[in-house]
Amino acid sequence: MPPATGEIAKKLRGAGLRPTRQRLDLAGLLFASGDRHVSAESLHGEAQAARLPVSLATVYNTLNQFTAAGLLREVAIEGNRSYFDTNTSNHFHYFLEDKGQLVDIGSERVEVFGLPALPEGTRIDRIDVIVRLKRG
Amino acid sequence: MPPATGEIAKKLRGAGLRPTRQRLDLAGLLFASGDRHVSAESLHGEAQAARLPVSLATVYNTLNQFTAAGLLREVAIEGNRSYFDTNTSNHFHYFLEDKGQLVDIGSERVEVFGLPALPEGTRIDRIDVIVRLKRG
DNA sequence: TTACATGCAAACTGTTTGCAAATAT
DNA sequence: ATATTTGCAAACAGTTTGCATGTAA
Repeated sequence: MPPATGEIAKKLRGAGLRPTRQRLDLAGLLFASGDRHVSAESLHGEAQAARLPVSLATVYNTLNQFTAAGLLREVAIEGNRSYFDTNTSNHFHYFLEDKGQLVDIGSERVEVFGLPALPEGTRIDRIDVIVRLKRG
Repeated sequence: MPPATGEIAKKLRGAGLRPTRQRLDLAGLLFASGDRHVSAESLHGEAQAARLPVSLATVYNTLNQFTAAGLLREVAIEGNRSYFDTNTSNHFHYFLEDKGQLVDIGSERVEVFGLPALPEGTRIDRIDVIVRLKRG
C-alpha cells in the first residue's frame, strides 16, 4: 500500500531532511507504488505531468539527498544519465538494452559464486549485477 | 609479450580501421602490456607523457571505434567518466571505491546462479558483475 | 527569527561534432 | 586521386552551484 502523507514526512525527518513541499511531492511519486527506477529527467517530467511544480535543479538535489540518506540507491548504467532505484535492498537488475529500461530481478536466490580472494585490506561494499538483455 | 608493430597494424586492418600513426600509438599503449582499464583522459595523459601527440578528440574517437570494432569493451561505473577495458572476454570486475580503480577478477570460475526466467522475447547479451570494495 | 531549501541562470565536466588541413591507400 | 582521419574549437548533454528569495521550525 502507498505510504500515507504523514508516513512520508516521518521518513524524511528520520533521514534528517525537512519535509518541504517539493520533497514530499517527489517522495510521493517515488514511494507511492512499488519499486521504481527513475532518472532526474523522468522524475521531473512526472512531477510536471502531475502539476507538482519542482525545478529540475531541485530534482537533482533531492535525488542526491535521498541517495545520501539511504532512501534511494544509484544504479550504474553506462551512458551519461544516472538512474536511481527506490529498492535499496540487495538485489540485481535486468537492463533492456533496446528500451534503455531497468527491471529488478525479483529473486533473492540469485548469487555470485566463485569469487577469488579479495585484494588485501578490502571488503565487499556491495555487488552489482546487471544482466543485459537483447531483443531476440 | 607485447605485440609487434606489424601485429598491431594487422589487428587494426582486420577491424576495418586504417593504421594511422595516432591509432598505432594508442593501440601500442593499450595492447602493449596485459589487460588495462583506461579512460579517455588517462589514455590521453599517457600519450602525452610518452611524447605521442594525439588530440583528446582523437582519443575519444579512437576509443569508440576500437570498442565498436570489438577491440575494447566499455565498463559501466557510475559517474560521468567512461572506462574501457582491453580484455574483451567474458569476465567480471572489482572496483576499488577509494581509488576509483577497476581490477579484473582473474577467474573463469565466477558464475551467477539463480536467475529467474528472462522477460519474454529477450536473450542475454552479457552479464556485468561489479564487486565494489571498500577499504577495511 | 534563523537556518535551511528552492529556483533560476550561469558554470562545469565529459563527450561529440563540423570543417579545413593532413594522411593512407 | 580519393576517401578517410585528424585537430581544433565550438556545440552538446547531463549535472552542479552561487545567490537572492521563500519556507520550515
